[in-house]
Amino acid sequence: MSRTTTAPLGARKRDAIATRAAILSAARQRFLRESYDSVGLRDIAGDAGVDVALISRYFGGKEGLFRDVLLRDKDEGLLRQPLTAADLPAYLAQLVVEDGDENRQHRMEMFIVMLRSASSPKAGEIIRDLVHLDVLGPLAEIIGDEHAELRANMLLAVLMGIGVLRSIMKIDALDGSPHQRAECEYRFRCLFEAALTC
Amino acid sequence: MSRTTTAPLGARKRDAIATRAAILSAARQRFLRESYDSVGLRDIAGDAGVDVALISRYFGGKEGLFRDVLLRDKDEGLLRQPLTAADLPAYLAQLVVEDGDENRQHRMEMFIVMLRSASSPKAGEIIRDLVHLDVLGPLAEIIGDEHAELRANMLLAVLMGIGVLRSIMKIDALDGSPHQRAECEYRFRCLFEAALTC
DNA sequence: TCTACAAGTCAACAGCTGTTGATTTATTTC
DNA sequence: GAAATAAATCAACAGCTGTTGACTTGTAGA
Repeated sequence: MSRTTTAPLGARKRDAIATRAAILSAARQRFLRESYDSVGLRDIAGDAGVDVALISRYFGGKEGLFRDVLLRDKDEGLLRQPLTAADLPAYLAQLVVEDGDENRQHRMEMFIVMLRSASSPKAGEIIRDLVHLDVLGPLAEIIGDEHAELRANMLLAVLMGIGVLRSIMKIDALDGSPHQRAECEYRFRCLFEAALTC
Repeated sequence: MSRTTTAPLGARKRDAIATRAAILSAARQRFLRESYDSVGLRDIAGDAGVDVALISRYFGGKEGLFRDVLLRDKDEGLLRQPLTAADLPAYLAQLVVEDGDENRQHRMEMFIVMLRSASSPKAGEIIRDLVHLDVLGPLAEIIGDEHAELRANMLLAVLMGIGVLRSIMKIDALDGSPHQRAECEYRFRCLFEAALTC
């Protein structure tokens, strides 16, 4: 089964599932770093070591590919495990500083992908739907307040703000000593708490 | 001088300054609603009622146009009038709910333009430079703390977060009664205060 | 009025975009 | 081993992108 890995090279031959996975993986890496419109299918195909035509064939087109990248691990949305409103600030702060297991990092990555391409007309629709369903909804449910919806919005704003700051504007207050990283996580937690309680 | 307006139609004839202004205005409106990569020069030219060739001729190309859109009113950066650290939360909250004079709205619009296209490789560089120089710098100077830089980052994160929430994700917690609008402004102010003091 | 120059237009370019049909190649089934 | 089937490739497509050179037209100065 070593052939089913997502390695771009290597003798992967005529294994539809594996190539599909390779394309998906390459696409995720690209969409993580550039916007929907600026990523070309040929870039992705090149990374995956695959002919361009296969993408349109397997995913029905660029939009389909993008949708699949986002939906692939939808089962593990941004917030999966049982959480109480009190846990949220610490959880989100950890998520944001990418401290935690691989799964958690992966969740944040999906979030960044959404953030990056939200301005593209085609990708935007897909993303907005997903944000409502998969982020705002669960968030509001966890809060369960009378102002739950509004507070979910505030939390999301902070989450997106930090995400943009770090991943898109490349203003990384986090590279530095572990001490600095810990301090940032603390401040982020404070901010999330404020968003939740103000 | 009624010819120097930015109206797309109307008998604007052989007035280089006016057509330049019309192009700039049309570009700003487009970049306000779509990302750098998804806006075509022909769209802008069409809006401005002008031949496409003129854009490359007047602005040296798409990147030049984008840069000019951002630099045009650089003299009125996001923060212009004398402000103290104590004023910041209220000021930014007002900015964000677009409550205030035309100038202030205009400043927030420029900010949204930056936010929208930050993920595009070409536009991104331009934007990041400008954010450092025109937003983070002044912000840190106003704060003047020992942790000024870090706190400026936090403020910017909140500012961007709310901007993305409203203008890009189209989750507008603000359309509604003036009462609701006022409540949101209050909450935003709280959030900015938290970012500044935590 | 004629001339000179700037302003604007037109057509075409090379390069890239996503997508599709026909074709080849490897794998499995009988 | 031959036939059938799925996987991957190739070449080409129409449409769009930003940009450029040659051309026309309007306007101001002599």
